[in-house]
Amino acid sequence: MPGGKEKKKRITIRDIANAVGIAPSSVSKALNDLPTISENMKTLVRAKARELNYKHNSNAANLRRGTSRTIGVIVPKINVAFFADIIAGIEQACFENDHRLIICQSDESFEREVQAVETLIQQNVDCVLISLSQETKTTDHLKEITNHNIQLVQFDRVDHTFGSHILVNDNLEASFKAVQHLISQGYKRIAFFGGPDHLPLYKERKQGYLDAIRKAGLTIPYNFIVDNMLKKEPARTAATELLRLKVAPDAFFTVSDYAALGVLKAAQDCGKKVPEEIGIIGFSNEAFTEVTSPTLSSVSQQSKKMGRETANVYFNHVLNPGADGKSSHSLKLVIESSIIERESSVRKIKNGLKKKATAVNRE
Amino acid sequence: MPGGKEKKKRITIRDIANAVGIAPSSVSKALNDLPTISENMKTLVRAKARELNYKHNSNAANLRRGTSRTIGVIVPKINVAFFADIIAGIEQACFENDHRLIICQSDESFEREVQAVETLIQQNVDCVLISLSQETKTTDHLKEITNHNIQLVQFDRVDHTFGSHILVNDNLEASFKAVQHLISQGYKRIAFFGGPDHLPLYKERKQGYLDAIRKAGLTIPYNFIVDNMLKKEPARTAATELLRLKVAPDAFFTVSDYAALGVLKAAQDCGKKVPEEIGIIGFSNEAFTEVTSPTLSSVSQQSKKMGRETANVYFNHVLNPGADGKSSHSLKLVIESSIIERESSVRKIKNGLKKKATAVNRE
DNA sequence: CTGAAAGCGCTTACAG
DNA sequence: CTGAAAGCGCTTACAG
Repeated sequence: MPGGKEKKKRITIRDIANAVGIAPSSVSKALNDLPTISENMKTLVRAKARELNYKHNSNAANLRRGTSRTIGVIVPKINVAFFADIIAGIEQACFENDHRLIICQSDESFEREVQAVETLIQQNVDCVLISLSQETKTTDHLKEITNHNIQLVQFDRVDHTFGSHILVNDNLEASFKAVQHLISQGYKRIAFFGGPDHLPLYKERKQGYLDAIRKAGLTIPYNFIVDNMLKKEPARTAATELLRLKVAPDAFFTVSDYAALGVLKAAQDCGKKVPEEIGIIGFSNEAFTEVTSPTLSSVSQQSKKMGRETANVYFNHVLNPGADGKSSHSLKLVIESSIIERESSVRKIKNGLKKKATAVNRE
Repeated sequence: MPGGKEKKKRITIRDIANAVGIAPSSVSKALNDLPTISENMKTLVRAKARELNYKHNSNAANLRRGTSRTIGVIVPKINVAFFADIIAGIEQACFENDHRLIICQSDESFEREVQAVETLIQQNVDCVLISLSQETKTTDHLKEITNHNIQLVQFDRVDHTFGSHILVNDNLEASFKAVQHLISQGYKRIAFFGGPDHLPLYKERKQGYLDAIRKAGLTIPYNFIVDNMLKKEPARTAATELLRLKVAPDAFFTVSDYAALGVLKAAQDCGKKVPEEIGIIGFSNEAFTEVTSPTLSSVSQQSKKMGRETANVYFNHVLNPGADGKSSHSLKLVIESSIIERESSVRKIKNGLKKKATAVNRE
């Protein structure tokens, strides 16, 4: 056969139309399964389409329809477990609803976030899902999105002052429950290792701790509460210091699993048994919490679920409003975290019962 | 003002043309910075475009151009660290080359992989990057891609029999180096915990181990080589058994970090010191390897780099062929893994020197 | 149930 | 340097 790179021309509905002997518009209708076409003709057209290896051209259809069945998501980092899980959830919802997903990463840069918004508008996405970068202080670029009649859903790192649908974690409530769990296990002198206090997220987690302490009527020395303890080694040092006090903490709630790990090391350094003498619970349910000895209790943010729910705000509340009876006017949803009780915080109860660690579906 | 939802009509080049008083085609050229338009006119047009808040419509341009400046990637799981890192690398390369990225997840299902291919063809992507699902045995769907004049690059989980550009890890070489590292630390009775032997990836890792053993002229009892040891607890059990032998292993190379962790536990169970009495090195450089005590040595696959390189096969070798002098005919690239030496495999050398753990850039 | 016609917004030969 | 015209492949009122 004669070699040579003949550019295969793309098969279009016109080709099918010619082959079947009908009009292109009828082919389009048949392929879209419109009720106005006879079943016979539909089968005929579908068969011919398969035979000719026809592929629908989304660009043409999008242009004509003015809607792209595509969703854009912007996250600070794709390869951070929390966001990777969220994206997996979003992807799942998109797949179920026959939508495409375009992913952008701001890399925590405001400039790149603005560029990503620009890109998604140009791509004609129907909806943008965004978690703001650390640098983001203004919302003009979000306004751009809505100005172009594109739906907007913020999640996790959100600007509450901007009127859009919003999904967040229940940081305060989650912390409250984590501390209550420690209290239920008989711990009384519970220390807190927090994050940078100027970020709302960490402020909320601290507030949850304080609320639980207050509700239980416990007395906590001021130096049991330490901010900026997100990493392992600083937490290890700080915990060692506290554990050497005459009146030392008997438990630690840390807003980071890495800090929890540091505390675990400190306890082991000081010859204290976990969970018998010292209880520990962290935050985020990092993979490593399942492989330490003892395993570390933590707060799971159910990130994949959050991703699914974020996308579903668009699919269920915006695309098909009324289906669930809720108004589609600036919804504010809270994803409930769950306490993962592992060995580091579950004491053998006096009567011999031991609560089992909750099974976790990481999926 | 009269309330009411007037649908804002999208601003097009025609609107700009009318506002400036020139032809739409000239606006297009100005916006695309073609040399055939005067600088004066370009500035005028750009200013007006900004003023009117014009956004380029990619769907229209793609339809007209027949190219979408969009790349599609299909991975088994988005939220597995290895693939999340790869995607981050791909995204980076796409951003640098002004391309969009559409992400699909096969979820290890052949059926969903075929659907993803279908989707990407319909989206008119210029190139598909794919890592095959576990179920994938045939390549008709890959043929579909190339049939539609779409570029194809396979990475990591590839089908070597299908003629396309390919990027893989140097599994064999990496294992060889890992075992050599153990040997260099004075370990002599090195056990191997492998994976399912029917998968090429694990076969290669075993071969690398065998090659290094043979080259060093070491004698290894057959029962030191155990397949299907990817998880922590099975590895722990198997390692304990081996460590209780009269002539026990003095080191373990495992093809999974979870197995390495199981071995570490087993050593501790048996009262053996790591790394003094038992050396351990795993594979994948999971996050938790940095937080165990002792920290675990591992093989880093440099996944983010692999993602970047995969995308760059398209950008550098296909889009701009010849730029690097390489032919663009079915390239086969190998990404070199690196050995991350941590505490679990680095012995204090007799003369008092201690090799420092290599710094790792996880980025 | 089927078809003819218009048009989505852009790019690109071609002409001037 | 600028413009008029055609057309990418589809969908959608509208007519029959």
